[in-house]
Amino acid sequence: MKDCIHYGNCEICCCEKTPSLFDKLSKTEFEALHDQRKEVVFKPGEVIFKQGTALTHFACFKEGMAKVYHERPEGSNILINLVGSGKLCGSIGLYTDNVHHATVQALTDVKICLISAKNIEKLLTQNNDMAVDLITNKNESIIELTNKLANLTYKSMAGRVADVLLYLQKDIYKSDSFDLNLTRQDLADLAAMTKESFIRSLKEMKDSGIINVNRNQINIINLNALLLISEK
Amino acid sequence: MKDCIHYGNCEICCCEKTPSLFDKLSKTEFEALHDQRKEVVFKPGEVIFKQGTALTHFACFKEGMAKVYHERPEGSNILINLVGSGKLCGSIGLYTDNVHHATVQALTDVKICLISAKNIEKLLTQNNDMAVDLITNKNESIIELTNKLANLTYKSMAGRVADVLLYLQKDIYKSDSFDLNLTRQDLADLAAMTKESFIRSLKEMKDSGIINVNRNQINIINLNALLLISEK
DNA sequence: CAGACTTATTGATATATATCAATTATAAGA
DNA sequence: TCTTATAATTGATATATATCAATAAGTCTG
Repeated sequence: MKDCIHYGNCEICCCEKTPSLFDKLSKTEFEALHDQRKEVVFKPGEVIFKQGTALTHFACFKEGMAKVYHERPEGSNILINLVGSGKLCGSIGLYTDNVHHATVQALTDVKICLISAKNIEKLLTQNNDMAVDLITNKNESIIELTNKLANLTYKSMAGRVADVLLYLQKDIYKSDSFDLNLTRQDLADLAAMTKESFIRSLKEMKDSGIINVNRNQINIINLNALLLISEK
Repeated sequence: MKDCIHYGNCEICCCEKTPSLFDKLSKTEFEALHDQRKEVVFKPGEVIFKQGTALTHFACFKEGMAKVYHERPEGSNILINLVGSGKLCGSIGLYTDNVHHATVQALTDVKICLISAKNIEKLLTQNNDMAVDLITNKNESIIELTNKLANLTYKSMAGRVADVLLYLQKDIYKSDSFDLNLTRQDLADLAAMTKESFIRSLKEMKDSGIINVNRNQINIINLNALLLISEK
């Protein structure tokens, strides 16, 4: 356990991998935030935030992985993204309607720090660097969402499946081989298709030697081929 | 021409209908911004910002209407939204990669004020209220994009066409009857489908008496039916 | 006003993807 | 270990939507 860069040696604080937001705080500001944090752990499947409920706290992810999905009235979900260590989560309702706009559910054992939204709001009106950092973060989200929108609406199945695999490889597991902690349904929700279609498309890629699939273990053999499929 | 609330009687300034962002500025701050603005007019079809080019200025819409669309390599576009009087446009690349992430094209005669991004950046590090206002604005965009994502990926054609009509009625023309300044292709790009499919779906709604369509004039006869179709 | 061009509409057909149903594999409890 | 539940896979079929092609309507320009 390395020392906390903000606050001496705080082995249970949310800051070993802190959202960049908090790097902008003064020592005093950070200490105040740190002291009021609530650390909570979740088991796989447990819901961290439920879409539609009041936004009272933000989550800083310390350990583990969670899925963020938008629930639709008829029961279908769209999986927006995955979040892990160092990510801030739950700030979309801030200054708008103060409710959560997505459900966040643990995929592994998860450890988060809950930070009161009221406190964040207060800091944002005091500390410009922090506000600017949040704007940056928001713009990044908008860029990602716009790309996702374009990809999901205009690419065919194979391209969307390739995109999911590339997302997992590049942004999540940071390796060509990884053990999923997502079900096929989750993967399909990420690609906006049915699980049957996802499985078939995955099998095709396996049969043509681009990837190897063994239960929840995925191995990308030919990254270039995958990138090519994603282009189309 | 009413007096400018910020700056005495400035009949050509960008502030008769100002983005709420600028309401947060002090008189001095606003004057500085006002003095460096560049007012520009565009004719229908002219490109205001081109996706991929450097982000040097923001646009404040004073008059007219423009479409904001994401261009894809193969030539298909996804129409993100329409912008008109009082809207701020072009801030997505701010603090990220400093390029425009969408093309903005005039649909009518358009009058905008260009505000230097550098100046906005400077103000954001000085004025917290302005930064908070921008965060609010960004969160609203994220909510809209998430809803759009969910609607475009999970609704069938009829629902998406209904959504487009409801968007035009509620957010753009603010009336049950309106004269479009969009082509059928634009409408289709807004609903993420082909123009042929859009036309067919529109015709079905006309045939069942929910709307009336006459060239570019659209009349919503049965709003509840439209809302019902949108639900599905 | 004629001709060229763009936009809108309609129809026939192809195709991608969802749906439904059945089977197999895996995990979790008793 | 047997039993039950859950997740993954495969196949057959239906359906929504895109594609292609042809025509019609409107608009611009010399």
